[in-house]
Amino acid sequence: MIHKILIIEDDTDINNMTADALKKAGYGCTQAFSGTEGLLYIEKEPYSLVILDLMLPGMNGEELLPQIKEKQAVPVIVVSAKDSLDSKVELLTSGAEDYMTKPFEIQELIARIGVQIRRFADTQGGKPEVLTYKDLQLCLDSFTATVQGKSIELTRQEFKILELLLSHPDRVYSKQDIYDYAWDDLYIGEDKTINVHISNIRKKLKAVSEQEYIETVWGIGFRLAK
Amino acid sequence: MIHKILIIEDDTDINNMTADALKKAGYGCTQAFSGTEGLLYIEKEPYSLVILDLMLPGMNGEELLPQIKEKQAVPVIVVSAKDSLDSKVELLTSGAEDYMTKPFEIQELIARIGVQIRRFADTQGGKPEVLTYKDLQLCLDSFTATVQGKSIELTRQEFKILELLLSHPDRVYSKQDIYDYAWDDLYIGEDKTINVHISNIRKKLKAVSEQEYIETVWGIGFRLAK
DNA sequence: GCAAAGTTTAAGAAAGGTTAAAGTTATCCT
DNA sequence: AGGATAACTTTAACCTTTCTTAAACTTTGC
Repeated sequence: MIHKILIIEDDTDINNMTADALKKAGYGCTQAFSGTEGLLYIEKEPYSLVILDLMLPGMNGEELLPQIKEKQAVPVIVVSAKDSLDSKVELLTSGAEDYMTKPFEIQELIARIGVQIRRFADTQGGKPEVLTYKDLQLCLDSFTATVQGKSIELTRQEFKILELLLSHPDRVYSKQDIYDYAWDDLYIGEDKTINVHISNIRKKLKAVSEQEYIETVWGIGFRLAK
Repeated sequence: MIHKILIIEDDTDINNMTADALKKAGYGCTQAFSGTEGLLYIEKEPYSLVILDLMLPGMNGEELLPQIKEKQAVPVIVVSAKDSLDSKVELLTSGAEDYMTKPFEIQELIARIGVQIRRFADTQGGKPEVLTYKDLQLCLDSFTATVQGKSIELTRQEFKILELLLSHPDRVYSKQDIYDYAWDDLYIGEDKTINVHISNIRKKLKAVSEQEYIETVWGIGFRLAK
């Protein structure tokens, strides 16, 4: 899953630079250049995180923060030139999850974003832990797979592919879909790679069960067998 | 075990005098000279007891007390010049365990401290806070680890890593998870650090036991062995 | 039957993991 | 305060697993 981040920052250069770095780090970015613009985005769609500059023309960050929090349950990292402890404490108590002072290292920002997104995912944590299909079970947090109680060893990619297929048992997934889900960076190259992984998964499954699990949809992709 | 006591008192003389007496009585002392300073210590580490002066510059004792209680389950003895019954009752109901009026006999204070610490140890005593896995035991409050009864020396990070793994024996923890849990500040840099710590833990465990404890999940992270 | 798409196998490449040792930082103790 | 000690991080060489690619083979659908 790709996380979307909203950047609210009036300085064009900083905004662009931040967006570039975050995209490289694998996030999706929406750039807002004023507080009001930022609010519009917040109303329109959900974000995984907001980066908020405090010094904004018109509505400033301090006013904006409570409004963001009101509209969407989302972690906010505040960025500002102010570095007094006072405003820091105030901000954290008024709802920001974290705080950075300018100028900041982009690497540190990315690290802090990671912390907040992960933490938020935990507290929100409404995700299913176990996926089941026929007699095949995938336990997401322990990374184990079992067939008829017998556990089988899967590699990371194999596990991810099965996870995707089990998430919607009826749906057909193209190779591109599978790449997008199971690989971190986008992958350009032989699309036979997927076939090999599928083949390996089938082999492992066949070793413990007679059943067919993965079905080939010719010219389209793969799906779980009926 | 040595008990640590936090003294929150703005009068330097009284603070020092109290600290001296408590040290002589065998306690460890941390001295804070304002409410906010006191809160910082409370956030940072656990205490066996807090001595809180009510008349403090800035944030006063009445405000501080609930915040202390929120951050840490610790008995509080309040000290004040006020001797009206009203404020006494109010304080006890708002969370203070005991109350003394200035000027006080240091011997009496020490006696009351002893009472509170003993009482608190009893009521808390219900939770041993010991994590167990196979023949490995981690005692959280005493920071000790034993294998088959033999105790082994772990460093802070090693202990934290084991603590995380033992908290959910089936779950796989990524290096990122481990960083988030065992390190206070966010970490940017080589992720080999974790590998080294894992390696060191294994070495220490291997010195006293044949068993495998930590399992590598390739491409994902680490987990306790089945 | 033929072309396009899929499967399988095997081997080399790449990524990730382990370990020991050296370098750095923090902590303790006098 | 300063030196000793312990803890943590980094480095680098080596090892293991996993991924990708290529080649030969099989299936599907026109």
